[in-house]
Amino acid sequence: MTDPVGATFAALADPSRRRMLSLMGGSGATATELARELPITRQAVAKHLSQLASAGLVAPTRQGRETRYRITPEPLEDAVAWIVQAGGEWDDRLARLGAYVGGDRTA
Amino acid sequence: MTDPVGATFAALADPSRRRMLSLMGGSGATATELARELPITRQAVAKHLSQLASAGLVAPTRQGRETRYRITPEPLEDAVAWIVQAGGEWDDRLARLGAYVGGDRTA
DNA sequence: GTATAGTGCAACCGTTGAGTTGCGCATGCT
DNA sequence: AGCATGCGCAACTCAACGGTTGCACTATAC
Repeated sequence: MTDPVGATFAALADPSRRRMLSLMGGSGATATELARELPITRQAVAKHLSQLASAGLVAPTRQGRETRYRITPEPLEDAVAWIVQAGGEWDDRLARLGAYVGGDRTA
Repeated sequence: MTDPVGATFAALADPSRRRMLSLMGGSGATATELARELPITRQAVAKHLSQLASAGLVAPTRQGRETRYRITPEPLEDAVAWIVQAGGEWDDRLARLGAYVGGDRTA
């Protein structure tokens, strides 16, 4: 599983997945909960969740017969770090963000 | 072209395109210049450039027989804004970034 | 004028991705 | 025990993506 930043961006590219991330918030959510709020099947949601998990954006926690997914923020920070280091040199606002993130990642 | 944030993330998902963005830096680059540095054909580079342009990440400038592409930072800032507003509530580092970006975008 | 470097289609191929349906397994409730 | 709920796997369709080859067009250089 090389290219973690790419995996993060690919995961964020899909509207359903972004919606899911917004929906699960801090308390997390289950596949069927998300499927209730989205215009797609529970199985489709499950596949999206598995991709989000592969990208490390989300972590499952099984409790009883439920599997609750919660966000893992680290890859998101890495993604921001990449954008900042890629565009920070000639864009002031991004450059200022770089002071807070302080990463040295290159693709 | 609805879903601009999604288009940005999709554009950033490909390693070749990220590499191209890093390579063109502030002064920009042409298709053949980039093709010289990448293990793919010039036509492949051209297709990537056209996708980057569709996502608004890059703007072409024709001068003579050259077409020089330069980065447009606004979509990158929007992408960072989305990440921050999605994950800022329960992650401190992202939350601090939010103070600088200050966007209200939701997907 | 002729050659050449740079660009822009267009067609084609293999792979991946999003979504569906259908079925089976496990957990919890009564 | 029996039923319902939630999850997981597998097969399939359809469209989009990354990459290639081939050809035509334009502008500079000689």
